[in-house]
Amino acid sequence: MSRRQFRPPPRAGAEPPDDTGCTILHVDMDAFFASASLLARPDLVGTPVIIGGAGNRGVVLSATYEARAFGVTSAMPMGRARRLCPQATILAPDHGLYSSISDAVMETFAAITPIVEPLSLDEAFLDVSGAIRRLGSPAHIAQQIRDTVYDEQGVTCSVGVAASKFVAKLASGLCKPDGLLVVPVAEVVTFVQQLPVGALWGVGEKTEEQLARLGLATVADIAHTPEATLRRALGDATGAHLHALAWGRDPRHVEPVHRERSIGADETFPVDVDDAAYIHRELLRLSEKTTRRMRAARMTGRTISIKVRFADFTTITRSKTLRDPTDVSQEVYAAARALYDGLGLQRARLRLVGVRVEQLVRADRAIVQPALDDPEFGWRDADRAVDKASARFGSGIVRPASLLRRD
DNA sequence: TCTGGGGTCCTAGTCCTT
DNA sequence: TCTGAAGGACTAGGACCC
Repeated sequence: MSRRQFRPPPRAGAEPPDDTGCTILHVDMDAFFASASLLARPDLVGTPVIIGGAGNRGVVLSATYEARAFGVTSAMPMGRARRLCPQATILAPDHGLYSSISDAVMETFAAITPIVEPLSLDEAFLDVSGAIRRLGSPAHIAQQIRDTVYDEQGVTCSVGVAASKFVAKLASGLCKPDGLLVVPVAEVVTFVQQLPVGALWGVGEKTEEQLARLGLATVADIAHTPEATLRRALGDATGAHLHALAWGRDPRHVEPVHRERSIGADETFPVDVDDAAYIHRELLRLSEKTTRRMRAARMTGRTISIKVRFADFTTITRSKTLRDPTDVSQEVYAAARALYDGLGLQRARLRLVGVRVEQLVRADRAIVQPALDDPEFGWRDADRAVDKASARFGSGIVRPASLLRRD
């Protein structure tokens, strides 16, 4: 779901827009987590509701439009959201519910076209070029999707229809909530260039500040700035990327197959921690969590990285590349712990640690050089046994003894 | 105000190899 | 054997996205 909202530009004339060549749809569920949670609490429909953790360090996951009217936005600290909208009902997230609705919505998309690229639980790109003869024009298909999702799941979505991913995504954000916006090919440049720079995909707070220093406030300003100037100010890739987007150029295709590049887990402590033994246990727990997900995805990886966030929110990362790829929890933990110990932190207060494995390759394609002193049965076999027990009796049924102390 | 969790991509510096 | 250039791998950090 988009975090930044811009008002839709007014359209001249009343005739339906020309959707010829606009074969890319971006479907974005409206306030998805909040809308889904209200399915179980119909008594709260029409009232301000915030979805977020109950802890003192959580952020807003989603909020109903009634809560957003008070200034509540996603990713806002919960404390601030409560102050802005004290009358809001706070609900804990129900990820199982969100996943099941998301799966059903993705099935609806798959019935339209096989070329679906999910971006997250609540949004996806669709290439409907192959479905036009069967189902009608792109705008007609978009409306069909909106009707089906609402009829079958009880939640609304907004759809952007355009010739490129970038413009389709902008369009869906502009017509929220519960809208449909077609950007005809002939109107792309006008449409894009009237927007503020922050509307561009890849322009966040920092880049917006840099652009403001160059005196660039709108996408039109970027378009009429020499690409070389943008490259110097923002780096080659970002400069070229923004210049292309400012002219509505986005050659990326809808990619139905997503290849994961890293898998990891991190956790913010309820209170800041300076106890090395506690942090070691957390690293072990996060290594287990990460490798369990890797094994489920049948992936192995060579680079182990840790993230450490201090009490003042400064964050550092450290990484190490192993000789062979691994999905073994003890190997990942050993590397993570060595990286952490190598920092030599003397009772520094931490608010978060994380473990991530990068350079992923499929487990069946990983080449592992056996060592002469490898035991016949090792940690890899132990992990497999734990996976089997967890699949049968529930996750967490078998775990390292050191992690039992936490409970 | 006080910042989650899971990711991707880019940049720049360093080190190593050719 | 030494030196410098070029390129790739690795590492760390930052920005961004949902």
